Amino acid sequence: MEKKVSGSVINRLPRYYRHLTDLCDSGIERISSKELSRRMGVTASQIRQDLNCFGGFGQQGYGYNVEFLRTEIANILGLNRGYTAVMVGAGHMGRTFATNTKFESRGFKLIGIFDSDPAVVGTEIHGIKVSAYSEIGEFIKANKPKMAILTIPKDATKKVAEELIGMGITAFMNFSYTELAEKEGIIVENVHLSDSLMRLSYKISDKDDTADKERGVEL
Amino acid sequence: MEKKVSGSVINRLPRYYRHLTDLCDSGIERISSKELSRRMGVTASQIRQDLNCFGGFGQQGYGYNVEFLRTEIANILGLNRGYTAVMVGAGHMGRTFATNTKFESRGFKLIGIFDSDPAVVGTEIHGIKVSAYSEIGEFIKANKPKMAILTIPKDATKKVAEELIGMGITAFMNFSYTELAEKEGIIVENVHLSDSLMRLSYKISDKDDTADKERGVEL
DNA sequence: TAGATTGTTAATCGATTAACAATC
DNA sequence: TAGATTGTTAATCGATTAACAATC
Repeated sequence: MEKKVSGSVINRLPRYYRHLTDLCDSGIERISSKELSRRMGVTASQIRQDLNCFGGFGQQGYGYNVEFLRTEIANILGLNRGYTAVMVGAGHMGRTFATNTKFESRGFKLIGIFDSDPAVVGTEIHGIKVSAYSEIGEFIKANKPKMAILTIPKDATKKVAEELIGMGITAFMNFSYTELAEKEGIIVENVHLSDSLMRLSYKISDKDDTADKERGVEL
Repeated sequence: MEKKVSGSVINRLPRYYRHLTDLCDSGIERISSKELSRRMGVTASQIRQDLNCFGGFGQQGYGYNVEFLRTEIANILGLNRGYTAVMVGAGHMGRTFATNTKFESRGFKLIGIFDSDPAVVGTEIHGIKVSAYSEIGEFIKANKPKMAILTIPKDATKKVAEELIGMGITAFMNFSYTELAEKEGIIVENVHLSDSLMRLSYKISDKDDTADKERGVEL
């Protein structure tokens, strides 16, 4: 009975993976938690604690083998499991995400794109022909994708998600500015670019106010 | 000397704002922390604690006035300060983000888009004509934007960011799959869609493994 | 007034950091 | 072997939750 790994640790895993990939690309073979901590701006303690949630990947007196550790983290993230995904919504966002994302190296294979707009059905995105949304049920039954990427407008999101859950989809990446209520057994990752913008606005405001205060300006 | 508001609280602010906007749109006038907590899936305690970092916006026995609270959070986030932004990179991602994002209601006004590819310079995105990247220095000197959105390839990011910092930009929204090292006084918000995909992959893997284990499958 | 619900303090819980024995 | 660095336990810190007096 292993203890559940905390969300904070999981959130950091992709970042470790990214840094290790960079190290691999630079031809660096071994790294200590201390040196990695310096590069990433976190504590060495945290790195060792995080990794030891999953096992002892290092060696005393040596550190970590970069390529080995990278592979282990890929395994932990499940990047080698070949999960399949469909995309609903072939608008700007869908096109951009489908085209720019290296799905294969992030754990997924994009196998179908669907839209209800006849104007885009039949067009091709990144080598995949866009199908009519009305055909998605049959497609899912035949191909059993694990995940659906929703690049559709806010108002359509809830309805589409429920339909897809009914068809057997259990994980979603949601780009619309609404939240999919997390149901039992359904996995959701929301991408809210607006939220990032607002956080940035907060940080700028906060910095400006602090600067004003230091100059003695009344707020 | 106020205590600094923690990152966890700041990260939740856009979500409060979103929910309050929805409540406003549904014509709901007042809400208690208890009812809001039910809708958002957090504790009422947390909501009250979070809000009280910034002031007492409620009334005992009544709860919170939705519209008032929404306005207050908008002020806290700085959404009404009219910060200006430029975008560098008029590729797919730039076009999509510029077109789909309601900048004005998220605290920013997009006032310029730049690219070094002559093929896109001169084209129009969301009412803004794309200018040559070589002209950005002059533009920044004249218009003093606060923030730059980087929708450019990984390899160009570091160099461009440094140039822009030299020109006076102090905040970045970075879409490329690399990290801008946070320098003193520079604010960075990284958008790494690949990381979201990997987190999703982890969660699916984890769920699959747990299900296997419950069925008694050896891993 | 009585009931409801806040603002705020105190208690708990979890995550991060520090320390160090184990060991390569 | 001596030096380096891990894995892991203990200490600290911060964030979340619970409780309740204040008060609308």
